[in-house]
Amino acid sequence: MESYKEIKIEDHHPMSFFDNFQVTNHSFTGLMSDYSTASSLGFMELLGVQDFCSSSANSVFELPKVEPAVCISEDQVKQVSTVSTVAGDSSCNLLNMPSTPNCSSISSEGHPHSTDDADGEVVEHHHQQQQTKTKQQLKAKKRSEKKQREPRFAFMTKSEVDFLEDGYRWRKYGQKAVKNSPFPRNYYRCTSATCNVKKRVERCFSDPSIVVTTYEGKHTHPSPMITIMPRPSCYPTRVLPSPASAAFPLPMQFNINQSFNELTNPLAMNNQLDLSAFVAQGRRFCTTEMMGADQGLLQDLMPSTVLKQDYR
DNA sequence: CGAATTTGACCGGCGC
DNA sequence: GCGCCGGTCAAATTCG
Repeated sequence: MESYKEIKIEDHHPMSFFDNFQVTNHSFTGLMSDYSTASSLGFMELLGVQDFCSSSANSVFELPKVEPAVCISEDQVKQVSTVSTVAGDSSCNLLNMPSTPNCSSISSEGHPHSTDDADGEVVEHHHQQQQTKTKQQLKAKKRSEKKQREPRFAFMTKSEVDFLEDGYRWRKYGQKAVKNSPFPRNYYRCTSATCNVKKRVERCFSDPSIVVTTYEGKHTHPSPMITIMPRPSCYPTRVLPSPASAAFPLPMQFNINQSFNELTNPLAMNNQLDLSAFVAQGRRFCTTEMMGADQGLLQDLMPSTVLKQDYR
């Protein structure tokens, strides 16, 4: 069992997480809410976001009230989940799924051509052989594929909304009850046929106000939002340069990928996502109700001067 | 009526 | 080998 001290979501003190910031090939960690402090400038520089900040700092803070609490690697998410599990209330029941009988899918796959009994047996036998053969091939294929897993990025977001809009369209393909947690985990896939990006959304058990979103893979296409959103001239026109970055829904993600994605992804230069899209989406979340509820957190995250300007 | 979601079954990995 | 668990599939259902 590892130590979890470094992840404390409810602490929004400027340096509590930032000290542990790191960027690796597949993960990055850090308290993104820190980006307004002087010390975080280095962090932003590291992420290549300097231009963005200097050109339109205010617009950054007009972004979603769905607060970007923490941006961490998946390992750390697991750690947090484990913490939740350990610290969790034992009286909390798991979801009790009724176990209903299920019809057999294998036997119901009838063979319309097998009319003659004898011939039918042969055909059936042949068919079964082929089935097992293809199944084995599939298994082998899966095994070989399994090695190369797409890099994952996880976000912990303070939000009352489970599913955070990020400009892309997602189709839900699964839901699982999380062990020792009352909150299920939802699995989404990008609806674009050629795109293989997946998204996993679950609520943190220890703090239900926090949503953990994990992205896997890179978008092979621009965000659909780009085509429908107008582009205010005051916002930077090119903030999320890569498909991978476009997978991420949160404001601080404007920066992340210029540092290590644009260089590695040939599609990066063609893939643009406007900040305007995020602003527009952010306003959807920015209800008066939420503004009141999140004000405390917001104050922790931003200097008061910024707050005065933006949230009215 | 097609698209999206729901949900139980299934499968593979992993620890014991 | 067995059981648990995470992830995915796919039929059924719901939604727009």
